[in-house]
Amino acid sequence: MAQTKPYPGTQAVLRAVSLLKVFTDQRPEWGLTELTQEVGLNKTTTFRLLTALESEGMITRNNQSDAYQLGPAIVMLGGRALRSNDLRSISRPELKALVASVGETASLELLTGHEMLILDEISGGHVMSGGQTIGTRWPAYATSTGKVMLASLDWDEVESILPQPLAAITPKTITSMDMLHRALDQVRVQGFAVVDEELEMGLRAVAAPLYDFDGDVAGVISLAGPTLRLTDQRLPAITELVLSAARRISVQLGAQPD
Amino acid sequence: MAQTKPYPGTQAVLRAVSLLKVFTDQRPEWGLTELTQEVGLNKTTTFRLLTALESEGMITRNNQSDAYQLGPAIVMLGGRALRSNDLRSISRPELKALVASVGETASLELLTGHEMLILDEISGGHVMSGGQTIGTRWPAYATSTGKVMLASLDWDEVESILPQPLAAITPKTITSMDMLHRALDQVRVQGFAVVDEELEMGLRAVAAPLYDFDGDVAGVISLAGPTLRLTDQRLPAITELVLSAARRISVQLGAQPD
DNA sequence: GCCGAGGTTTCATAATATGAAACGTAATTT
DNA sequence: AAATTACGTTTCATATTATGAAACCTCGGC
Repeated sequence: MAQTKPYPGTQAVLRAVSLLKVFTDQRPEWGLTELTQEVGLNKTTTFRLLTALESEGMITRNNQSDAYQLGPAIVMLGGRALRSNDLRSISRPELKALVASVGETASLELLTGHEMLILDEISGGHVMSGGQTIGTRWPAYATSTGKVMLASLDWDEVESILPQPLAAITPKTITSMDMLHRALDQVRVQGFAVVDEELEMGLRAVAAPLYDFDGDVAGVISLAGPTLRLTDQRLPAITELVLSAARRISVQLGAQPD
Repeated sequence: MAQTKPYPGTQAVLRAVSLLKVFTDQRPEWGLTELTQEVGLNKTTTFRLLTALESEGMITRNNQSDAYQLGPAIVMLGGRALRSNDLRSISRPELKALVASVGETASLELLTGHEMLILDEISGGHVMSGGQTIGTRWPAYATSTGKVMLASLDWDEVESILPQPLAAITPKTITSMDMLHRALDQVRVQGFAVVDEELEMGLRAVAAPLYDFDGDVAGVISLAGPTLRLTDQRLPAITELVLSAARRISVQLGAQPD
């Protein structure tokens, strides 16, 4: 499904990784036979790969149902990946400051494939234990952060990345490539992106790009909240806050302040 | 380091995973040659494995130094793994093992507001149908689990959370904020907390923290029983059991084994 | 303009991963 | 209770696939 580069001598590894990726939030547990069908491998091969992954803790078996699921080693590596990400540690204080002054939810995201990956999220509510959504992904074309990232690419690259047709997630979702093209142009001019109920009814978000030392977009931050609270009146001020937070982060990433 | 079972036909996968595990908090970035030496593989092999992992997003290259580091796919999988394994089902087998070896009551708890919420409880007696107390709450300042959770917070946060004055539940309850402050300091140093008749006369308990991938305290487990049976003699050994159970759970939550 | 230290590619070789089929074993049906 | 099915596991001969030595780039330092 996601063949990027066929490199020789790596079949087993690619297959093993594709097995891992089958475990989603919707379907976190699998039987061997199901997995075999899903990835289209021989049952023996699937079994062998799983056994290897299991011996390393990348896969565990729910000891009641003996179904396969992702294991502790994955969680451990995920934590390391997050902590070693300096983008995250640099951005975090700024995200916290944003949340403190606006009172909504701020996040740091990256484009992976055609989806936005949540690297960090500071919740505005009084819910402890953030991090529940870290690692989640959303379609790029229907998010504020996604629009920012897509706007940093050439249009033909955007076309090749996005799975078409664009599915309508809400009645307001942008579903025509033409409209998306124009929307991205606007993002480029403005320097930020807004999403208004395109991903979820009643949800608004503003996103601004983070630039690294050579002017590339290294990530995006956003502030999201209910339309009821992110009113038209407040939006300009909030946008300015998000933009200035993004600029401060960018400076720390080595970007030249315009 | 962690060779469990040498299963035939999985060399490449095992090698790939061992590569991933080399990326630690202490050393999150590696060059090809360094990696080669570290894992003891041929340079070509290492390169090929890394390329495969990179094509799947499991590894990225820091575009300034082109050093290898853990990639976004790992973050994504880590999030999924975390969300599919809840605290309770991970902890339960360890709680059961504790009860089996000590013979008292073990529990899993969380801080909610200023009280400890019992998420799970395995009864040591012959009382059938555990779970009677699940959902119950106890004041944090008078429980072993509560002390552990409070010790993970800043002192001013503790002050703002706790309703003052601290009510004396038994003659031994800590009722002065000063004494509590010192008690929490001790907990931080020790890495565990003990309650001795502060919640109920004749009741002792030992609690140890569970750490998640981020190093945050994700919950607490405890072992509680009558002072008559949890004697001074037995306490050190029991404490060690609780601590090691907590460590094993933490590993499954993605914590780094110290 | 040369040197050296990475990273990358080539290619012949055999070791390794592969899949068909057979085997256990537990759950479900008759 | 016997028979059937579904699922996980093991075996084994085969050639596909991973392997590593060596040659080859490419860049930064001298």
